[in-house]
Amino acid sequence: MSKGLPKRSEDYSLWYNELVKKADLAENSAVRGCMVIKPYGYSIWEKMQAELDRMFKETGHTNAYFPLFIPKSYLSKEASHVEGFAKECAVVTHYRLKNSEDGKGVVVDPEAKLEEELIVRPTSETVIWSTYKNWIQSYRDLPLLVNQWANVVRWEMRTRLFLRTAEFLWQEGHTAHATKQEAIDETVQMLNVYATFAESFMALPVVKGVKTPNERFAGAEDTYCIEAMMQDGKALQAGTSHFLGQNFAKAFDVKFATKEGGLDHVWGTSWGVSTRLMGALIMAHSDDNGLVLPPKLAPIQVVIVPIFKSDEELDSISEKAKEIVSKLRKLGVSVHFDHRDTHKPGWKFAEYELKGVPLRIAMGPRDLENNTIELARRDTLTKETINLNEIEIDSFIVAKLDEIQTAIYQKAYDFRTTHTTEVNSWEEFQDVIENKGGFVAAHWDGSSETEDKIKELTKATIRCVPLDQKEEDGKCVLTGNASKGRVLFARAY
RNA sequence: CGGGGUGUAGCGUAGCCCGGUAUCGCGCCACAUUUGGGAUGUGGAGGUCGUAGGUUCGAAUCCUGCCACCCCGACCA
Repeated sequence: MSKGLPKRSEDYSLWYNELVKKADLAENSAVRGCMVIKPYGYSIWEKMQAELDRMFKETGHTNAYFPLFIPKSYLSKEASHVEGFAKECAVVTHYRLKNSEDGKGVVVDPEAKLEEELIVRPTSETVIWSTYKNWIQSYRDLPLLVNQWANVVRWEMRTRLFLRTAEFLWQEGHTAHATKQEAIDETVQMLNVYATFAESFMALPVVKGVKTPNERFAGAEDTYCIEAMMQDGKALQAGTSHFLGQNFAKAFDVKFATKEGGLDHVWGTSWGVSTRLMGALIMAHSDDNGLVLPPKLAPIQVVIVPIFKSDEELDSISEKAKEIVSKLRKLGVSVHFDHRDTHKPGWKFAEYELKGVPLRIAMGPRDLENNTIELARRDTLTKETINLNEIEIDSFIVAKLDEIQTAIYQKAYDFRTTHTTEVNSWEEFQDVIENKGGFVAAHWDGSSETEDKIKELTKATIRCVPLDQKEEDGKCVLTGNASKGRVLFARAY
């Protein structure tokens, strides 16, 4: 572990890459574009999973698992779907290797060519809808509310740890409904689940919105999204929820007998969040000293670092530290007592800051004497001395963790507020996108051509049409054509 | 996939132009002194120089292919 992180202000991109590696979250693997998620990084992901999974179950969903491989023919059943994903699919063509002729390894056995090639899933709509066909006959089988936790592969040209990798972990919910309205309600409900999760667990404020047709999921009627803002002013799509209409039901012939005795295609939704959330979490809060984790997702919420010279000193500190540990554990706080004598206190301080541990307790001889501890906050980098005679340490810590959770959210919220700019002219638009960054709320005439042109000229895309968009007559920032409301533009990850 | 760059010990690097088996720092191991913000000293271990070929008496160094990573484009969760 070498010391020092690149400065966030000097090279944001380098700062991010180094932070991910130095904080032991993930590293590049031997396979191009793929990453190894290390134990510390994975435990954050597990915390995300646990909460999301709880929320999915609470809204009536159950987990299942569908195969990694999809017959090639399935993909082409929904026209826009195949168009959207064809360019980034990994394909399995053979099922056997054999020793090479020169004896130096193995080669693909040309005899073992698959009858039908298999696609490694880039998403599972097709294999799932082909299965749903058999599961759904009657309105009594609906709604069907299924989620799966899985890995998917999209063969990306340029990859970055967590933000875009060839293989990533995610969950994908796939539901089927009897009515259009019910499916739309489901789509919106899951968008709200994502938004709630992002805001109350990741401490990440998000804008809920709808994607323009250009940015829509391949095969969806409507794509809803949550958009977050990173500290460099770039936007990041943190989750999507799709109203699929009857597109996949038609493509895979999924019909049900209605209550009234008719026969109709079912209405579908799909929704997902991925390990990309890890990227969002890192980029939204962290600083030049390392990660800043919201307490609700921190694998270690409190670390206790003893300061000692002799074994006797460590023993007496340990006694006290262990009392605190057990009190905190009773309240469900995850606490780690780092009594290693192989590293010095200063080293540990820096290490746990790098890893984003929200609270650090230091206890030394001086503290023993006075019955105090030193409490340091990761988010503000402030320290205070707590007198244990006066303060209930366990409830104090719990309240402090709560305070940190709120403070981190508020900081990100304020950043987003100051980096959301309403603009009314093209000059202003270009200036803000180029120099200030962040979200730009501007009028748009609703055409794909204009959207493309703006992207070409400024690299900014329409992140979403916010769900809470105000009706307001205005003129498109580029063309001057009529517009009914502002949409959010930004450069994005 | 196009344009540019990089690859040398676990990590970061010097050496490459001008060919002669590799420099320094961090980390690691041992010992001593240290311990309230990444300790210091002394000694020590650790190398297919990304990889496969080629040129050469001899290649980290020159040539070719391949692989990976980074930056900029096109594409994207």
